[in-house]
Amino acid sequence: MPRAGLDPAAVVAAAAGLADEVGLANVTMGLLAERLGVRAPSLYKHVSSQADLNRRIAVLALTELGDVLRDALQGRSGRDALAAAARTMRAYVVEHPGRYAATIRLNADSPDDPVVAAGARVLDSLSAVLAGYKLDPADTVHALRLLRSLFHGFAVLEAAGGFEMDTDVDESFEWLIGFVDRGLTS
Amino acid sequence: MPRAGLDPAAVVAAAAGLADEVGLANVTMGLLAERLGVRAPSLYKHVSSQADLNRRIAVLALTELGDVLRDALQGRSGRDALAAAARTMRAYVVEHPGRYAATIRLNADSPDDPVVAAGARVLDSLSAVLAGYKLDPADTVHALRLLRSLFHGFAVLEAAGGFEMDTDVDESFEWLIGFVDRGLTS
DNA sequence: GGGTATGGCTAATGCTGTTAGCTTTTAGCT
DNA sequence: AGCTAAAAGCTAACAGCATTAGCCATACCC
Repeated sequence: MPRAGLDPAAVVAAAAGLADEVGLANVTMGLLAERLGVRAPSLYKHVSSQADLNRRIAVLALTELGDVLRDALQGRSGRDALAAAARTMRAYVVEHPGRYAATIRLNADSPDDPVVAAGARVLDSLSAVLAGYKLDPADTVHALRLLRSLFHGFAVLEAAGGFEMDTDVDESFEWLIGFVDRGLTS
Repeated sequence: MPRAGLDPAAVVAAAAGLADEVGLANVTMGLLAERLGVRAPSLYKHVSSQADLNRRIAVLALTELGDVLRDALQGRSGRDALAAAARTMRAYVVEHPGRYAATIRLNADSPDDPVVAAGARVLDSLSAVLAGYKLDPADTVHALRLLRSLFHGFAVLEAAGGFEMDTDVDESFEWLIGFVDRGLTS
């Protein structure tokens, strides 16, 4: 009986991939174990519970998202940066719906939870976008919340198939970027 | 052994109340049955499955939301209507987080699903808000998606405790209403 | 009052997540 | 090289969940 050579990172990576394929809700310990060529109880040597697994998937997703955002924003500012951030976030959620879903139901109980740090990096990128606009400093937090709410809401609705009408969703998204840019500029 | 006198509406109403109290994910058939003074299998005389129960809760929530929106928009237009709709939706989600959560994970398989009709009534109210602005008809669908995404995203993030910074969330929300109003006016 | 649909029940099944305890491998130390 | 001990896998078992099957009592209708 050879050993599988797993570690927490490998388990989380497999779980994230599985979540993207079959949906986060269908990522069962048994299915994940099968995917890894292992029995379900063995997973508990690497991950302490399913809730822990979900939290780790969320950290992975936020870290990846922070990375691609940072890359996408390199050398851009103003409307270019806004559009790049928006398209990057949308693309990430479309490509990795399972991972992203893990970031929604979070209860960051402890303040030094890695999920907080990973989320902060995403927020930093959004702040960088806003830095390209001349905003009253008192409004920056409001604008940040606007971006988060809007991108998050759009992503969730699109992922849930919530846009029934046959008008092109891409077109709506680009229109939305223009709307926000104009609002932040004036 | 006297009879409990249940019907589907009573079961759904109890489930919705329970969801608001303990969270939708914790609404188990056993807990719901206990709340109703009945054993779990008896619920299947009124509801065909837990998925069916969730769908019915969603219909209830969307219907209620459509009603309060209609009331709130009576006699208002322009920025007044926008602000009323926004505050009403936010208040509903804060008061009924469990019900609202049921509206998120929906797969409206059949086109005559009651959930579609209930959702359409909410959309109608949002359309009525937009009617108060002079928009290019081609942009109306985009603006509708903007409102949905923004309100939904804000509600989800607030319900999840996602706004960590200590700036007042109410203030951000009002700022956001002003932002959208300005953008739709120009 | 008698017949029937209905709403409740108990018992049982299958699928979860999770724990306990055992065994083998692997890595580290001398 | 060989010994030791931690780590990583396993089987067996349990508890909680949704759900089904089948039974019995109740309430309505004529």
